[in-house]
Amino acid sequence: MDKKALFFKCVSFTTSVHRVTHELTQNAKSDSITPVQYSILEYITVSQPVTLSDISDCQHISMPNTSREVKKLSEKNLIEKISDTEDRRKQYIRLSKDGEIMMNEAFACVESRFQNRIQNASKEDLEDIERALDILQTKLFYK
Amino acid sequence: MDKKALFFKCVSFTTSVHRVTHELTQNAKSDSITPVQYSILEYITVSQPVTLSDISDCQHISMPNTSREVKKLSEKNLIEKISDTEDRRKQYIRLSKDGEIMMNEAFACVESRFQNRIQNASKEDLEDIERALDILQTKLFYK
DNA sequence: TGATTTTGTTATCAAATGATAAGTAATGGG
DNA sequence: CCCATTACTTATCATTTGATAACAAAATCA
Repeated sequence: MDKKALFFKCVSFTTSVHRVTHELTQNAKSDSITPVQYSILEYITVSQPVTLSDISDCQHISMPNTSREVKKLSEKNLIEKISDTEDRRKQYIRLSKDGEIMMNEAFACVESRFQNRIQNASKEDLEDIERALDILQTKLFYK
Repeated sequence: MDKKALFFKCVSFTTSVHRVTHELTQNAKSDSITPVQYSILEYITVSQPVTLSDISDCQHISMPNTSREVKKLSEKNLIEKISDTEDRRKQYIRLSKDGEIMMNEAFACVESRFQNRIQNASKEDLEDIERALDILQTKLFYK
């Protein structure tokens, strides 16, 4: 297989990933937040504590807009801002108790759908999947 | 590795896929269309000919909004609508010449970045990647 | 110390997107 | 033929998101 063919295979693959991700995550999030706010919360969940700049960089949202959305999340009591004692310009952000509860529910919903998707996989299949994830993560979807 | 750990590995993996996809595709699209319009064009490109209902279903956009966006694409001469001779309610949609040119350019841009990403991969790496893509596509990200 | 950079905020505006109601035209089933 | 359904359209409105300018405070650097 030449590199061009690999490219097309990869395009088709990423399309599948996006489709399945959508399938697993749709309606998993609370109605009280917008899609962008959810993606910010998701990022905070897996990377906390993070700064506003981290969110802005990683989610590709401008600083003013990041500030606005984070403020809204803060007003909804889903996150907490903690000032850095070293550098007082910085603010570390992490989930509040309420935020944790909300994200736990969302993740539980997604996970149950995920488990459902792999319920028919054999032990060998699961091992294959795990190996494949590792290979792609290190060789193709690396940072 | 238990299924729960596999779930988290998978979450982390899909996050990487989304990040890399964004990296490869950013600014690849023409400025004359919106992100949603681009995703519609992308879908048409790989699945043409498609009906409005197909687009609506697969892209998760309501029919009225799909109709509006497709109309805009049509006004920009990027697509063509062809009435079905069997069922005159249906319209098959495909890229116009201009639309093909635009999508070829966009895909070329994405592909060059992709090739750049795998330029240091050995022959064995590429084979590993291909196998891994196949495994995940059939065992995890299947329809 | 004074200038510059970094980190974040506020305000404002335009554009993109989502949601809904109401409608047309063609099809198909009884 | 009549009625329900399907495929799509038009119009309208609210919300979300993106972009920009102008600002403040703290840190860093020369």
